[in-house]
Amino acid sequence: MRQGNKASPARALERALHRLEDLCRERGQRLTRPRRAVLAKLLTAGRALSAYELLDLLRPEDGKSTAASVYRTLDFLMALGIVHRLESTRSFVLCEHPGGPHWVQFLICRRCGQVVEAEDERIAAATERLGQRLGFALDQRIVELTGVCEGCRGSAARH
Amino acid sequence: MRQGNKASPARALERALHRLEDLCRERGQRLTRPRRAVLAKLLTAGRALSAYELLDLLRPEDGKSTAASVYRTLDFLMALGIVHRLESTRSFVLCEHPGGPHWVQFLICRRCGQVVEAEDERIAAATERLGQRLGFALDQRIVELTGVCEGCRGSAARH
DNA sequence: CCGTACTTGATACAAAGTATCATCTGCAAC
DNA sequence: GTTGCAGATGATACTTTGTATCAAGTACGG
Ligand SMILES: [Zn+2]
Ligand SMILES: [Zn+2]
Ligand SMILES: [Zn+2]
Ligand SMILES: [Zn+2]
Repeated sequence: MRQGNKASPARALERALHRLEDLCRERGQRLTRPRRAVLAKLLTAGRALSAYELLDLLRPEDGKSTAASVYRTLDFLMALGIVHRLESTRSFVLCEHPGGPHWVQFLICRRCGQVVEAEDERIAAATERLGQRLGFALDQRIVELTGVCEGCRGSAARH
Repeated sequence: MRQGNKASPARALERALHRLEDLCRERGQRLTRPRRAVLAKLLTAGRALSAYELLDLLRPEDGKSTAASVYRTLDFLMALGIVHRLESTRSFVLCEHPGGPHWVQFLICRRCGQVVEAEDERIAAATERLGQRLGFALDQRIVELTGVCEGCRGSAARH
C-alpha cells in the first residue's frame, strides 16, 4: 500500500488546491469558491462521485449549489484536466496524473467502486494504430475496464 | 466500398430476423413483435440510435411502444449479443460481428455519426494485460474512440 | 478601489432510464 | 387445434442525469 494521498488528507487537499490555483493563473481563469469546493469534495471523498452525489455533499455547507452549478464546475475542472468523467458510471473522479493532457484508461471495480487511472503505452499505441488503420483522426479515447479488483476477489466469500 | 448490408436492405433485414429467430430458439427465449420491430428499426436506420429516437421511429406503427418497453427490448437484444450500447453517446447500434460474445472497440465520427465496430487483437491483449497487472478480473471492456472519419476530413471545407 | 468580463444563482426544462403491477401471449405439451 | 402458464408486454408513474436562460454578483487586472 503506497502512502499517496491517504497519509495526510489535509496536506493532500492543500496541495490540490495549490495546483488548481496555479493552473487557473497559468490559463487566465478565475479561481472561485464553487471550484475550490467541488475539488475539495472530490478529493476528500477519495472515489468517483456522480454529479448529484456531489451536490448532496456540497449543499450542507453551501445551500446555493444546484445541479447546473455543479455541472458547470465539473466542466471547468475537466477542461483544466484535473477531473475526468467516467462514461460507464456517469460519475466524476479526480485525475491521478498531474501534468498536461493525457490519454488514460480506467479500471473500475464493480464490487467496491474503486477506480484506478492507468496510462498504458501499449493501449495508447494500439488505439492510435487502429484509428490510423480505419482512417480516423482520433481526439478522444474512452477506455473503461470493469471487473473485480484483487481485494474484492480475496474477500469473495459471498456469491 | 464493400457491398455489405446496403446492397439489398430487404435481404439484410430478412437475414437479421432469421438470425434473431435462431438465437431465440437456441437460448429458449421468446421471439416477440417488439423484439423484431426494434431489430428492424436499428437495421434500416443503419446507424446508432438513442432509445428515444428508436421510440419515435416505433410509435407510428405501434402506438404501444414506451420508453420502458424500448429499454427492455434493447436489454434483451444486448444480452443476445446482437446489439451494443455506446456509452459515450448513450445510443445503441447493431452488432457488425455475428457470432459469439466478443470484445470490440468502437470508432465514432463526431462529424457524421458513423460508427465502426472493430475487433483489434492488439487492444484486446493490451487491456487484458493491464487488467492482470493491476489485479483486476475484467468482465467488460469499453473502448470508444472518437474522432473524424476519412470521408469527413476529405469534405472538411468548413471549420 | 473600480470596472467589467466572466461566473454564479435561480428557475425551469429536457433527456435518459427504472419500478411496479395487471394483462396478455409465444410456444411447448397434449 | 386447444390449453396452460412462465415470461413478456402495456400502462403509468417516477427517478436520475443533464441543459437553457438570464438577472445578479464577484475575481482580479489595472
Ligand atoms: Zn488523469
Ligand atoms: Zn473492489
Ligand atoms: Zn459486436
Ligand atoms: Zn464522418
